[in-house]
Amino acid sequence: MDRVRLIFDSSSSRGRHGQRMLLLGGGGGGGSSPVFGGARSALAAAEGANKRRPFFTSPEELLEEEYYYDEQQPDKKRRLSPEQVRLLERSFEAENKLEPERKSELARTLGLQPRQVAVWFQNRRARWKTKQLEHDFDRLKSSYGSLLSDHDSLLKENDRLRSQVISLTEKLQSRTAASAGAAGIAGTKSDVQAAASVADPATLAVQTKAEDRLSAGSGGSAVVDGEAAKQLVDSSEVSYFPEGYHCMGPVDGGRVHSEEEDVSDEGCNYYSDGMFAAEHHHQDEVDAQLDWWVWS
DNA sequence: TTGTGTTTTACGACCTCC
DNA sequence: GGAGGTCGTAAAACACAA
Repeated sequence: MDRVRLIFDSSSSRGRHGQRMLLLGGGGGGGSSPVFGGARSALAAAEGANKRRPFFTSPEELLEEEYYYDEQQPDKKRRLSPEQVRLLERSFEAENKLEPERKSELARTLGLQPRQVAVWFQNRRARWKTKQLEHDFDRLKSSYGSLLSDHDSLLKENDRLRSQVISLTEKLQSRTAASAGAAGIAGTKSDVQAAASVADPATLAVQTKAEDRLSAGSGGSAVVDGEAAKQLVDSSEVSYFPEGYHCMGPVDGGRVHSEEEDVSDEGCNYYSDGMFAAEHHHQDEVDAQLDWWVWS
């Protein structure tokens, strides 16, 4: 146990506040700081008359001020008593800013100078802010961790879906080539679609699109060569996704990036024209059906 | 007992608000 | 311009390991 505490504990004749007379033995734990060491203490010693009221002063003792200052060494920094701190803490919890009336009231109650109360609140706010910053940092760190993990799993899912699309596209192409061969040299558009009918709507839409391009570019020939279709599908320069697929992602804070903004495919979610076309086509059929029921 | 790191008290500089 | 705030820092008080 250090010297200050021994002195503090031995000052029973004056109660807790008795220690104020005895804190003269030199410095803190290091023992390296002389009582009047440091610029500020030296200055205070030089000033001499600077009789700032010390801590641990009860209201009764305030009445003995002259007696006290006659014996007191100048300007020693002292800690507030646990009781004083407890009251200040309670006051701080109620309101962390200090109106002048409350400051005076607290100072009177605690036997401190209003300036001490103000300083205590300033320091307390600073400590609170530091704690708050630490707390915020921890919260952000854990939030970042969970976002990172979400991001990773989304990337994995994206990869999985991409390879699924590629695999299905290849399957469809080989099946189309086989059925075209079986049907002879004059396969029709409907043949191709029939062959593709087992595929999902998105794949179908891709295939149809490829055919349309082929038709437009070759004077109306409907013959679909498997390799040609593959080349058509692979013709996109910026993405290995088929033409007609649009990057609709990634979603960032509720905002979807446009293609212009995001030049890479990284993190994109792809949707085909066909998916929307098929959906719209289906809706058209439903509408037509409804019209028929209404008007007939 | 001592060295060292942390916490608490106090202050000056600067800023904002009324 | 004054009062009261934050910020940065000095120094005392304190805790603790060696």
